[in-house]
Amino acid sequence: MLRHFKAEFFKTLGHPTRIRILDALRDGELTVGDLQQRLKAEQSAVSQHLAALRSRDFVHARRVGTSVWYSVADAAIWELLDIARDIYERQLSSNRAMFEALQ
Amino acid sequence: MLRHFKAEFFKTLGHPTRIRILDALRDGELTVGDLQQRLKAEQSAVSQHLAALRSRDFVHARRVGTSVWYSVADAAIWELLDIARDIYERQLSSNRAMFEALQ
DNA sequence: CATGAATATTCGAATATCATAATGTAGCCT
DNA sequence: AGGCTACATTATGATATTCGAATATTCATG
Repeated sequence: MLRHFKAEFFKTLGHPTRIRILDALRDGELTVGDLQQRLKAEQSAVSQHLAALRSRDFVHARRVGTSVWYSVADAAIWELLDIARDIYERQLSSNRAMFEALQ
Repeated sequence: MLRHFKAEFFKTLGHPTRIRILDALRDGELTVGDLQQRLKAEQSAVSQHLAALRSRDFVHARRVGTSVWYSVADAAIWELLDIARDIYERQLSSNRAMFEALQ
């Protein structure tokens, strides 16, 4: 049942904080503390969302001393985010065109 | 807040039935009845999932007589599904390699 | 080995999602 | 108008997610 995988896959992407984490990791590896600061989110929340991303192999974790560095496991994940943005923008302009046609 | 959009966007993809609907529509326009049959799902469920896909502009609906034909609004949506599959397969083979290394 | 720093996990209540069942609506056809 | 077909919507109980608080773990250092 590959469909279930795909659904779980996308469901994991279906949270603003997790999207923000992945976007932040475009710049390279970051620690949990870095992510907390950038996202201005609770420690627990960041850690829980990272756990979700880890369990689906969206990110890799690398321990150095007491801190853990996270990175995106597969660069194709950013392709997904970019295609999503493209679709969004096409929707926007199509809606705008429809709106203007009604004027 | 574009992140929220992206999250909602992916959340909409985060259900097996909705993935199956989008995959079924690769062959072209289908009516709700067609989809019911192909997915062997309840009428209400199909209709509700279509409503979810409609609300996010994943699909277009076109009424002809008493039936409604659905189609995918933006072909880039299949790109998303395909990239997701690619990532999945890479994960699989990476896990397999790791497993074999442990033998 | 006691302490502190960084991160993870567990717990609980609030909220969201889902499936099923029931009801509503819109367009034929006679 | 009345009935039928094809969909859509609403209601409701069950399950899943999410957040913040509390607690636990892991590692370095004195």
